[in-house]
Amino acid sequence: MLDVPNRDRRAERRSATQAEILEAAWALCAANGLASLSLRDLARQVGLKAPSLYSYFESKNAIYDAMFAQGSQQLLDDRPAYIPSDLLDGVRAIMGYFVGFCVNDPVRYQLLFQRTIPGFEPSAETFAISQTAMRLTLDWFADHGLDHPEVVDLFTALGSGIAAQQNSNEPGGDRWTRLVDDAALMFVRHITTGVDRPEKPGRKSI
Amino acid sequence: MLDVPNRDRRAERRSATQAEILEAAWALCAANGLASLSLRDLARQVGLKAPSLYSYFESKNAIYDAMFAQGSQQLLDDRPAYIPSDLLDGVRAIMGYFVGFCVNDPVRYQLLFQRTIPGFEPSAETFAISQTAMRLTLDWFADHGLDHPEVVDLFTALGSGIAAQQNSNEPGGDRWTRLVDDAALMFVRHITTGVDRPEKPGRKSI
DNA sequence: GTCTATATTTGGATAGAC
DNA sequence: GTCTATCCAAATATAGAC
Repeated sequence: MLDVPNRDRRAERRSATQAEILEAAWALCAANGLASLSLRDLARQVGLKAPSLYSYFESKNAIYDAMFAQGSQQLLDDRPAYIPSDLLDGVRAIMGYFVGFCVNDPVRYQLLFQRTIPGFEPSAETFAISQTAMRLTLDWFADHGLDHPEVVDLFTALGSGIAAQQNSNEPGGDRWTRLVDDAALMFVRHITTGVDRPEKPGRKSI
Repeated sequence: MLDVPNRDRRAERRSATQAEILEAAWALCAANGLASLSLRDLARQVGLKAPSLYSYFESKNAIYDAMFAQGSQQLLDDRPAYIPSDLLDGVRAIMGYFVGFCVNDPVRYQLLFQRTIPGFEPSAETFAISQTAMRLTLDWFADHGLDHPEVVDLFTALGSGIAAQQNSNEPGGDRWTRLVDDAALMFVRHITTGVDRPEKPGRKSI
């Protein structure tokens, strides 16, 4: 007899339904806006009545939380397998990935990074997932000798600014996203120029 | 007899009440979030019952629209009286003003620049006000010989990125806003370096 | 202009039968 | 687990008296 780990078919089915619910939730939010998600609509999309959703999630915010966790996990899982170790190429890869992640799914961007849903805060466990992604970026910069927090803060400001402008002014377009390579060049040249390069007396950078 | 322009005391009182309602709306949004504004709460704050608000605004979205117009007008009115003509100093002044404007009132920032309220779009007249502010920035850059749209797009991405990070990760703090001077320096050096400065063959910027 | 009363819709969530 | 039925709360908006 093979010692197969017990397959709990009930649990499998339950997980599958949860996944189906979340998938429908993403679709509804994409169509109607993140804040307009309603449990009635959501249930109808998956062929259930609203109260049945409570067998899978204990509240509406629990659904948002699961979506937040999924989105954060995607940010980790979809990372490029290889980041060039060259500083400029690496920054381009990281910034390009992040901006693409944000503009490919504006609803996910809003949920993870804008936090405009009244009454929703991700749980600690869920938030930890997204913190891991930030940690990896910090580590990458540190590996390149850039351990000033200001460097990473400037980097995230640049990336999220490009994504924010693209999503709010021209969703689906590339007017800002195509600036990524240039922005990365600007950033890298700046942080590698050293601290002692005042253009005017008394000015310093970082 | 002095030919005093007719003072319509009724109209004056009406305008005053409208202004009072909007002021209360800003306060409520600051306290509970932009999307959580309710007409009942708002009416109570100004000593009215909810239906009476309809004597002053024809709908809830009309209130949002009036707030949008106020915010856009503030962006115009509060501009620094003088922008240094020196490129770096000017960019610092403009970026610093814009970032300050955004972080001084996160709700206003959300209303004007994030657009996450379901079902609300500013009216054409209202939106035109905010377009004027963008126009002024475009003109300023053009006056300095920088008429590539990409230059201004990169600038707005940088400014709004700093503001966005500050507002969503550390509202009220200065972790990102203090990077403004450095970001301005980075930006100015970048756009003044010229187009023929590839670090690697085949790369170019803007 | 302001009110009371109410229409109307919609939402999240629960109770209890099956 | 799923359903019907319902609760409860809240929202925008309107009708009509005063």
